[in-house]
Amino acid sequence: MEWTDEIIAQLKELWGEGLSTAEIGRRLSITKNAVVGKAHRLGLPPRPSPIRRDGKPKVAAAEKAEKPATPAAEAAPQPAASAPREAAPAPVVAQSAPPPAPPAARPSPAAVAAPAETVERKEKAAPKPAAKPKPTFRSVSDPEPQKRRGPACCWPIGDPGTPGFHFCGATPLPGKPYCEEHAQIAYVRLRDRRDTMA
DNA sequence: CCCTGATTCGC
DNA sequence: GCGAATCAGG
Repeated sequence: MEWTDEIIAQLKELWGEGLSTAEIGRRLSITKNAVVGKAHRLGLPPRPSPIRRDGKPKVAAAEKAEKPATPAAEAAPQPAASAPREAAPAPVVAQSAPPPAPPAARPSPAAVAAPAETVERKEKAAPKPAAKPKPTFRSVSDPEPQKRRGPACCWPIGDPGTPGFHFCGATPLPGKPYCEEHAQIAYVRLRDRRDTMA
C-alpha cells in the first residue's frame, strides 16, 4: 500500500468526519485494518472504541509474559493524549436509521458512477474496478470544477495509486467533504449501499 | 450473526 | 511502516 500525501489527507479528512474505519476503508478500497493501523500510526484522535482492552489479553499476555522487559521502563509517566474531540456524533452514516423506506424507494443517485464500487469484503484481491472513463458527476453540481480552487469534493474515483485515480472535485456541501451527490451515497445505510450499487 | 475500533506482531 | 489476524464490545 502506497500512502501518498493525498491518500493520507483523505484518510484524515474522513476520519475527522467521524466515519467508521471500515467505511473509510471501503471508500479508499483498502481494509479497515489498514485504516485503523495507519490512523494509529499517524496519531489521529482515537474514536470511541466499542471495546475496552485492559485486563484480559489472552494470547498477547502469554506471549508478552515470555518477554522479560526492562522494569525501568514501567516508571515512565504517560500523559494521556486525549484529544479535544468529544462531540462527534457525526453527520454519520444512518446505520441505525429506521427502516421505513422499502429497498425500491432508494434515492438512486442518477449520474453517480459508483466510485469505490464497494468491493466485496472477501474479495480483497479483486482487480481494480477503476475505469470510470466518464465522470458524469461533476457536470451536475459544478460545470467547471477545475477553475475553482476552493474546497473540493474528495470522493475518490477509482483506486488510490492507480493511474486514473482522482477525486471528484465538485463543490462540496457546506460542512461536508463531498458534493451533493456524493454526500448522498456517503450517508446511507451500509446494507442498502451494498446491494444497491454494483 | 452483523457491526464496530484497538492492538499485536510477522513481514 | 504496513496491515492481517486477533481481540473484544454492541
